[in-house]
Amino acid sequence: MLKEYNHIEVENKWAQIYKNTSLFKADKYKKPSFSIVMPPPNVTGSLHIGHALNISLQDVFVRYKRMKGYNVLWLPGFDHAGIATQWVVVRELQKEGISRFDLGREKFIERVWQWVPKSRDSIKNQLIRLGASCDWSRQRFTLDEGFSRAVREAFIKMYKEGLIFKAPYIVNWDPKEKTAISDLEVEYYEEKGKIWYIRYPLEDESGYVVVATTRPETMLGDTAVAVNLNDERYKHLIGKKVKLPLAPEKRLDIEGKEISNLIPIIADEYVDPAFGSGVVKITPAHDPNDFEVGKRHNLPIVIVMDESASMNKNASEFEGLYRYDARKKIIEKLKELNLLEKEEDYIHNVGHSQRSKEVVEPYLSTQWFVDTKKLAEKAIKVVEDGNIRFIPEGWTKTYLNWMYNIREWCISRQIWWGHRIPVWYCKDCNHLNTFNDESYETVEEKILFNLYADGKINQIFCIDEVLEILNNKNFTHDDKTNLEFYEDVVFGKKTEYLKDKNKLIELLENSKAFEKLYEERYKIVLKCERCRSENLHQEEDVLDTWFSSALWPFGTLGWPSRDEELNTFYPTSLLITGFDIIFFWVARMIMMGLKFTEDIPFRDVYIHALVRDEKGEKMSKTKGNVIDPLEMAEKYGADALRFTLIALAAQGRDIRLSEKRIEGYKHFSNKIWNASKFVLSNTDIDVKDIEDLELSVEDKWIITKLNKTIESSLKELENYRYNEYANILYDFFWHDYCDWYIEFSKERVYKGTEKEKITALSVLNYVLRESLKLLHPIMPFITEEIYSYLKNKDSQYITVAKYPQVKISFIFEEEFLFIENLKEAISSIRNVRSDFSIEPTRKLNIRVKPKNIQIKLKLLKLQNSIKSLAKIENLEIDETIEKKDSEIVVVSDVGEVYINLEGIINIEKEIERQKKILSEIEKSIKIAESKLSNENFINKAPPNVVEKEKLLYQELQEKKEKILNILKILKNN
RNA sequence: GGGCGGUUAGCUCAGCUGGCCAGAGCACCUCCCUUACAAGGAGGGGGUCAGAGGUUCGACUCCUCUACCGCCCACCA
Repeated sequence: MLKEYNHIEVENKWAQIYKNTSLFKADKYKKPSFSIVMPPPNVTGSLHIGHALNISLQDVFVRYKRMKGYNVLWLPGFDHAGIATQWVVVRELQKEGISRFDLGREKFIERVWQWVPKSRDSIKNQLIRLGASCDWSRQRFTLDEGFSRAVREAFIKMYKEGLIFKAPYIVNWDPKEKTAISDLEVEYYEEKGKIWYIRYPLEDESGYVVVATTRPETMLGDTAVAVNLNDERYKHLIGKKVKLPLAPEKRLDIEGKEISNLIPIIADEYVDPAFGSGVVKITPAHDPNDFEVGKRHNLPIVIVMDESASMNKNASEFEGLYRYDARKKIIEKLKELNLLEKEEDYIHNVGHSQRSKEVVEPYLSTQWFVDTKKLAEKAIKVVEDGNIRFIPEGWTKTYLNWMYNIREWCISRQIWWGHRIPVWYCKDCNHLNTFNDESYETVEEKILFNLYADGKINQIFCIDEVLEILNNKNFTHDDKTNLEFYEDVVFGKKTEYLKDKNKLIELLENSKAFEKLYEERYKIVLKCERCRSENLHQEEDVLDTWFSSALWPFGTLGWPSRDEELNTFYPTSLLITGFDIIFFWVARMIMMGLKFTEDIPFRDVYIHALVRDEKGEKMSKTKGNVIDPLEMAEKYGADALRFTLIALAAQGRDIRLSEKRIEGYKHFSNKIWNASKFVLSNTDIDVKDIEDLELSVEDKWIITKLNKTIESSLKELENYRYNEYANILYDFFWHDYCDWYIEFSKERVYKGTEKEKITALSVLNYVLRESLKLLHPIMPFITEEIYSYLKNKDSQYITVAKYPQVKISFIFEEEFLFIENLKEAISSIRNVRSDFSIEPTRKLNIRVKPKNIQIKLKLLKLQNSIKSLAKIENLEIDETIEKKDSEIVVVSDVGEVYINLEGIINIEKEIERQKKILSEIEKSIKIAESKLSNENFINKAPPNVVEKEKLLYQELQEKKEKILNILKILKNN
């Protein structure tokens, strides 16, 4: 029996049950399948409202497809989120007054591993609390044993094919984090700055040229000044030299060569004569354009800063100064020397590191890059050909535009938390070696190599160490040991030799890949591929986090070792994510998916909007306007929160969320609960299947309406119109089922015969059950709870119940129309009450003159319900009656309704009322008339539209007649 | 500089391929604690669909321009 609705109790109960069942576990082999990989949340903190939206959208589809009978996989996981997570731990350390460099790489990474589970587990609990029906048995982490191995595979393969290369290049350098970042990780905002015009004296001291710059501190790295070839002002100077002010006579370029402070004036088309002075200083080491110019003209490259953006030796007297201090000093000095022509205020876009907010320094450094242009070709084609579909469609263009203009992707990061690049430099011959487990024969050897490559053991290791690690609980799956994880998830093969010490010793002694040192210490033998030297050193850099995330859809399904899950679930069916990571993630998954699986990673990409606050502002902790999803779930229920997000998730527009709205949908939860309470309160009745019942007209109406609702809502959902789906269901449940059907049913439930009672309750039950199923994808908890009390159902849990289907045999158009008309008639009566200020307790005497005999029969059957719905004392239904003086008339589609207003009637008022109705009808008639008298309309509009219009016109005319008649009678009195 | 999106009731928004009088929720007004529900029920007011043109028998819907707002991309020193 249902009591007051307590969402906390209900939701916690079902979250727990869901967690402990295998209802959401996907079958490795069964088809047809429906698969989604969850965009892995970063292990940096906890979920925010944007996640809640993302999760809700996914869960709706996942639950829907599961109920439809698909073998559904929703694969959850977490992203190690390189810089972001490192940043969190760095900040923690800061509180203790230490830097990551104080701690050292190994110790620091240990600290991060200690942090990760805190965030991960909190997020996992939140996901469960929000009702995410994912398959936790398949949970993954981007740094788990299998995924790290997949990352190495991908890297090495691409490196060997030349798709990844290492080169000196201008990168966006974050001097605070001391790492390179990719173009995408730079945010530009306008800042007030200055532009300085600096005189560079000509070599022969015959004058000077003026260069304009916003970053004078880089001038010490200038190796040329450039003008446009066609610029008459400077044409004659091309080929001459200027003396670079403030620079020492000799600077060292990146090759260690001495560079003079006399630098050439060159001509390059890059220079816009109209801008600034028309002369540009060229600093190849500190500006991407200048770098390109430098390449074209073979200019030397002089770096003037170190990795923390302080000036280096090349800056002579400014050495050691931070870039902005150097800027100040340089300007002062230039003023002193009378070399500063002028300075102007200048507003320009300045790049900042997305993570640290530090101003990014374009900085020449040797980094690893992906040659994305080669990957882009196919990634463009699959979208152009429609094999991958963006929803809403508009994002296709955004994606393609970016792809057409794609640039090389810097994938190396000078941080510690992440996948260390699997490249080993030979100290003897400088050869770059890549090693993976391919060269090892047995799974056991492979595992040992991977332990090393993951940084879990050193190249020289002890046996006990290895055994301990392998027998430890796995980080991602605490029901498995690390060894079991390798066996089950990574390789899909059982090992023989890693279970006990003696076997392991046996393996190591017999394997060529290992060398015994002493006392159970072994070394993994790695030799330079070129010179066979063992004097190797692994690359210090780690990979961009997005490099690994790009492998997510197949890396989590067994790639590269196993293929059973790939066969069943890949390509995945749908990806749901935010527009902010289309380039970061979606685009790169498509490129990598095509590269490594020769197939698309997903078919549909649903891009959702940003959740903003009620004023339309971005939510942020600093603004204090965040709406915490968990807090909302506690306050109003996860169901209400989910329903809110879904109902607001119209395509292509940001969501403005207010707590008020969530509160409003909590009322809907409550409504569902109370309606169910009514339906389920009659426990003594055994409900029947509706096929076995003699249905009344209102039963047929609600069943028809249900079918129509199933049809229309389904269409919306299939087209990812989540908001429409939610609204249709809301409307049906509240306004059809509760407002009308339940009210109609009360007559039979409370006062009907046994048979009538059974019929009514059976239909009530049936419609409730089907409604709950329709609502379940959005509101899993309350629907599951109520479903558990239902008697007549096709499964124990609603989450695996059969999704409602349209049944043609359950569509009764005639009865449907009748009730729709009756509803209107009843509303009209209520209307009259209000117009004449009749108190609600006062019952009316009403007579109805039905349109025809069929309607009369139907009305007679429903007369008790009608009486209670319209608060009627005496109801007479008779086609022969005529209006009495004490009555007023309402013209409806079921017939004329005479309402006895004895003692209340006010002829003047009634005439006014009828006149008002008449004028409205006449207005409509005019519109219809103008259309129908229009030749063009009759000829050109589609016939069904014309037909409709004609019918409407007729009906309006009939009504008009009747009202004119009424008015005549009224006036005669 | 390019591209995208928005402008509909007091507020937040729906309105898909043009076709009955433009809808919902909240807020507001009137009445009602009627045996599922006052977290509720019944009724009601409120819109020249940003502006101007155009296409069309017909435009909130399609096209063009304008205004304002927002986002994304772009190397102008």
